[in-house]
Amino acid sequence: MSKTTSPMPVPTSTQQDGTYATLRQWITVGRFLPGERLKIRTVAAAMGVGQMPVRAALQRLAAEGALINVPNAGVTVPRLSVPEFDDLLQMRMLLEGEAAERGCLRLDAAQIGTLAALCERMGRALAANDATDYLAANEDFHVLLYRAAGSPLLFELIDTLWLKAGPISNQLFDSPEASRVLNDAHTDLMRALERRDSAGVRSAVEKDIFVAGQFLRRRCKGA
Amino acid sequence: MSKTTSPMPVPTSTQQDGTYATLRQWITVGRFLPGERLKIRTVAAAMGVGQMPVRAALQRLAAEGALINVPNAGVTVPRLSVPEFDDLLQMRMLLEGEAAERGCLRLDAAQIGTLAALCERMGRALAANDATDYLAANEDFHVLLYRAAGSPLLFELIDTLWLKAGPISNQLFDSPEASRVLNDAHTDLMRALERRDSAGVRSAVEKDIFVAGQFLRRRCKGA
DNA sequence: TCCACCTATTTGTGATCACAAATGTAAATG
DNA sequence: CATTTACATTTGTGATCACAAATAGGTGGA
Repeated sequence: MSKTTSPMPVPTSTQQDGTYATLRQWITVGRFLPGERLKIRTVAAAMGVGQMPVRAALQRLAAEGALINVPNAGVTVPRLSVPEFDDLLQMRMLLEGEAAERGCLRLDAAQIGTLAALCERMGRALAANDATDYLAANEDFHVLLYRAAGSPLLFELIDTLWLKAGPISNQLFDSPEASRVLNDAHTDLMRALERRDSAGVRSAVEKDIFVAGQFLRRRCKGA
Repeated sequence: MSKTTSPMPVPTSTQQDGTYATLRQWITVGRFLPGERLKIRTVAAAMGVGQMPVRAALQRLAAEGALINVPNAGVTVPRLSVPEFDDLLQMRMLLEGEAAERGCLRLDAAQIGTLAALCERMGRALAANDATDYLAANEDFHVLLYRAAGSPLLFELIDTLWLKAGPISNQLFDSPEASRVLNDAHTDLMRALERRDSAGVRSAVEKDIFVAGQFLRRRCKGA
């Protein structure tokens, strides 16, 4: 009895899954600069694992588009040109607008309350100039809203777009004026959510993405 | 003089890029069945390369969602459930509809002529029951139309969705009645294109995807 | 001073080996 | 005869080694 052949199947996934998750997080929070070259041996040493898991993780990230892979020169963090950035912005408006509109129609009252709380937390973080907390709350807010759309695939595509935008988006806090505009956009969004105005929610999300993009546009590659 | 340090930089990319491309093609054309398990050593032997490039290629494909990776059991071809399939269909309608609408506004006369020729070729392939040629022409048709939208990112996302749908979509020719319906949808699409009716083009593409999906729905996992 | 060429180091790529987990099979027990 | 246990094989995962391409650094000449 109780032949302990792994009584609780420990969620220890493989080593490369761990390094993949860690690297993905590092990219999303902007730990690497656009254009930077990631060397296998360096990254491996930096996170205390062998080269093989790092190799696998970098390949996976390159396949997702989070990094670009040049055949015999390893992987680099993409440096977006202005047209590429605008393209990314348009797709985010399309997909996140769709997800927000669908999500608005399926959120229950409790979830809307959670969103309101997250929105207030973002406002406080802005006032306190706490970028880390603001970004965390912002992510939670959008994840909750977009998940409610009920389309795992749509959420996955949005997540991919965020990953591509990650290295740039986290330079947003260098513009102090951006904070106020973004906060306005979020309160507009909350008001539309409480009204259950799905079309208003879509346009509020689109506006949010658009105005944030205007502040980031200058950070792109000259071309 | 003429120190031949690679005079013409031969476009021989790395070995793993080649196996990746080959495997991706094999998946798209439905060479593997949904639920099938792909073993590294077997695939490596089948295509006459080492295990390392195959390993890398499978990891890349798993990262794209073309295959699913279970931690210590390798990769398998995804077997879509009905909800997952419907989700995929909806996203295809959204993204390909958008791409078709944008592309319609940017196509020049010559490109529309090419599309018409491809459309006729698809009709002939249907009459001759030549599935291979039909699928090739169909792919060329949609690639040309969607590329014209001018959004590389949108095209990339659509390509990812095609990859996910690949193992199922190529069982379409088991239904003889599907042929006629699909051909009707394509002639409708061409007519709207020649009218430059972008809204009509969008709805024609959406209808095309939808009706094709109805024939494939029964092929999904029971759940 | 600048540019071309050559050399040395670094770095990605692929092969081979070693290990651990998982699967499949066969034997043994109720 | 069914179920389970034990074992043998297969298979993914990670480490280490070997090689080729690329980059960087230095030296020579115009």
